[in-house]
Amino acid sequence: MKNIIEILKEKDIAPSMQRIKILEYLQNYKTHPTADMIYQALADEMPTLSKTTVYNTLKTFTEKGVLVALSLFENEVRYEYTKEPHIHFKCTKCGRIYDVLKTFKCLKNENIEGHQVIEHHVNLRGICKNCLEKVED
Amino acid sequence: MKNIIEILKEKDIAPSMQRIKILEYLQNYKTHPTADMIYQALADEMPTLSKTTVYNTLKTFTEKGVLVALSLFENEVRYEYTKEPHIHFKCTKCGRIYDVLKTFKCLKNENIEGHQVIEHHVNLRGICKNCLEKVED
DNA sequence: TACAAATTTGTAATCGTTACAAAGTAGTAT
DNA sequence: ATACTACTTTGTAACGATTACAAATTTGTA
Repeated sequence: MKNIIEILKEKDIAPSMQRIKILEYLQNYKTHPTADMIYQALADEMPTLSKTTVYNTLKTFTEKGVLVALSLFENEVRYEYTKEPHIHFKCTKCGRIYDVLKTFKCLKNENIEGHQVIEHHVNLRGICKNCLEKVED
Repeated sequence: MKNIIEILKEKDIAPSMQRIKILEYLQNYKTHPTADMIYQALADEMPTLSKTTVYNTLKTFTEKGVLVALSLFENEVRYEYTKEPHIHFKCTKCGRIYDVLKTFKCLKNENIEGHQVIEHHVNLRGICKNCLEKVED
């Protein structure tokens, strides 16, 4: 908790209750949730929470570099709180998202063919280990 | 033109006029267009073309492996007709999408930590060469 | 010519996200 | 304390890409 407040202050974000709870959720649940999932999860505890607040907060956090937004071939954005660069694997059967290749070399801040890279996302899609084992035939 | 018909037949897709025109557009314009862009471009020539047809066609093409769909952090899907694996770089200033690192080693069909990879997408974001040169200060 | 299957079309609905303005909260100077 | 300002939160309405659906059209074939 104290930790979260420090993180927000370091990024010049006022540590309001809503912001603390949202970041806390993303620290605790590494499920790459959507804005709506976060809203649903917190709505019980914070009955007056607005979905707009969740969207605003996630936008602020992403802009300030607290969170990373993921674009994984869905019509929705997913978010994660992470420190080390890694790759995402999405199973097309069960829909689960896995963090893989933790040692992945990131091109962030490098220059590729004259372009300055600020973000580097690698998205794999396929059948996950779990679903491969379950194959019925 | 003949070429396009062959491509569709090989994939078991009936080469209707709409489908031919849509694939032709993607062969000619390597701009990673959205469904709407394709629709707008073809609407003059085909006044009764329906946007639903464009969506249906792009879905069919993607499922049959004629096209590749791109998820580049926008609330819209982009499409490309391509043969060699490559990486996409999207400029956050001008919005242009570049194909880079044509020699990129693809993990397609490989096994990563037990998961079977079917698609491998690499998305870079940053400031493109063009916009870097234009910096005013 | 007739019939069945595939394709196209237009409209309405869905759903994630954003715009906007009002209401609430906090900090600061008087 | 009070008033003023800036920031944050909230709820509703709007937006825009995409999909559902059923009718209309086209195609292939008996």
